[in-house]
Amino acid sequence: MTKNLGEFEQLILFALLDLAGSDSYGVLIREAIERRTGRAVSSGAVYTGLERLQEQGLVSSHIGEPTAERGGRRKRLYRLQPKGAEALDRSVRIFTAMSRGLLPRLRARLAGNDNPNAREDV
Amino acid sequence: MTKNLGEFEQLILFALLDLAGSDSYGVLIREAIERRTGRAVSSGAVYTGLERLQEQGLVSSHIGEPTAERGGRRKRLYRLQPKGAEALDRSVRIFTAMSRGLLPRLRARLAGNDNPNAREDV
DNA sequence: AACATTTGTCCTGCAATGCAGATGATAGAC
DNA sequence: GTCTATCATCTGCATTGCAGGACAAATGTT
Repeated sequence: MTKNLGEFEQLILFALLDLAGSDSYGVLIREAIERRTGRAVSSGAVYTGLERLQEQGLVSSHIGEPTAERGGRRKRLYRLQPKGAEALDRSVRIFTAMSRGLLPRLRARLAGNDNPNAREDV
Repeated sequence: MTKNLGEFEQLILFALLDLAGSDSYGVLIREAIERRTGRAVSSGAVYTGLERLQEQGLVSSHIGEPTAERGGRRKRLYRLQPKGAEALDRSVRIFTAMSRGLLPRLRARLAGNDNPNAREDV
């Protein structure tokens, strides 16, 4: 069995799933993550993440054809591989199993004041 | 705003939430994670994780009283702090936002054969 | 009191991930 | 050829993930 997915890697794989069908290249992947999570990420982060996922065989890539549209460097198109889908699935399952039944409790904590053992130490 | 939670840190915080009310100390935390996720973790991993969460103020701890039960070292009791609940919440939200609508697509990939762009490259 | 046993924590060290910013490469437009 | 828009890659460091063994402290035993 393959390794565990990191948190950011997970985001990248989801982005790939989101973009499936269309061109999924760095810039779009980054945008997908920012759009969905509302958090800013650098493109460098995305590419290094993609490369590491590729090393593990979870993602594949190839250089795209030059587009007729507008200038710029050629895109590298990324694709989620079966191994990647499995890894993402495992990751999702772990999250689900770990959070099962606890979300209401989390909300309660956030509401504050009702923390059952709310002593302040260390 | 505080930092992003790592994947394993997230598990630890959920475990703390799970154990809330009772003694939450290293051994139980570890067991909670293993029970829920079905994956083995070393106790060392748990303690270093807890310590780092503590440094960030997401978790607090104090040494417990010696129990009348049976020998052994004193427990260190951990507690989820408000900042920790917030961090966990943010982390959950990111996951939710990122995965929204994509789980069916993921299942489809796992079922195989219907990958819309299933070319093998690199 | 010494020591054996049990229970639980801490330490050390390294590998993997997260992340940003600068730099480099290529394509079309003029 | 040069400009400019697009993207990708490189470099480097901080943070997290993780394991295994060492260590500590409590109780029971003789």
